[in-house]
Amino acid sequence: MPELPEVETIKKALEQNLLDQTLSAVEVLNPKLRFKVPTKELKALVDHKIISIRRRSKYLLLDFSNALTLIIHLGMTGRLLLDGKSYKHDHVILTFKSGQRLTYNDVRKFGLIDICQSGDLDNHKLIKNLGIEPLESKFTKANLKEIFSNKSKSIKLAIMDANLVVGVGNIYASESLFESKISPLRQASSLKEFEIENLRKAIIKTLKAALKAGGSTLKDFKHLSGDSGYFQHSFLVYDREGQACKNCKKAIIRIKQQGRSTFYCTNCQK
DNA sequence: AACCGCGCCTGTTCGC
DNA sequence: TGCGAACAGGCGCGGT
Repeated sequence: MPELPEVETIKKALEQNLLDQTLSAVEVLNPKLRFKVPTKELKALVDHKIISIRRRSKYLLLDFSNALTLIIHLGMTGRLLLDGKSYKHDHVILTFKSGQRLTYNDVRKFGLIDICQSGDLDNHKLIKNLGIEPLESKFTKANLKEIFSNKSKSIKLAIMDANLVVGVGNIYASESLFESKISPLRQASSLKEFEIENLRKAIIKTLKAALKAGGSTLKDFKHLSGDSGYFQHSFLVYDREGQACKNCKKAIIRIKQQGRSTFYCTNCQK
């Protein structure tokens, strides 16, 4: 599934391919994504140019020359394709004057497409409460300490909470906690400063490693982008229930936290 | 206010 | 072997 590193990779590829291009048509084959696709509003983008492309959390933001911003979230299984072909589960097609076609394809329809005034983006309900970007300068020990200080929920849920830290999904949460030797069950507020710092470094390390892997696997973005399973061979704990911990050889266990699987080593993570 | 569980959706895996 | 049940998960939403 698209995680922050993959969304970042897609963002760069979109930049290379679609920047300065003028939209010529919007086709909504199926408006039933996570939220109803605002077909009529999207048509307002026709004849306007993409002037910049950004990423915030796992949202892709395409700024158009008429001061509207297209918001795209890929959810679990969303893909953006530029290969000009048609596939099952294609939902939205943007055609450009250059002839290029950007297709939004999504098996499970957990993704979303929305639009807003560029100037109002920071007030958009999906954007306004987003937390710290882990690969940017505000992701500091001090800020994390502040964020975690009054949180009674578990550290795993805390780092997955996009209102606190963005981009850490279920996989990277388990991986980062293993990397920093912290139990996913610990209360967020119970972390010592050195643990917060270890976790901070682990999140950065994990995301950067995945970004690197995503970058190499997805360089043929023109043909297809999506979940190529690029990082799965590097998992230390995720999806490794019953297998030996790569550090101490004890069996990795799986628990459920808020309905989501968490994988960890009870020996290495305290 | 903070937190937790639900539901969306479909392809894949699992168990009988 | 075949079929239905369970599972996977990002994340907004509603209930507590």
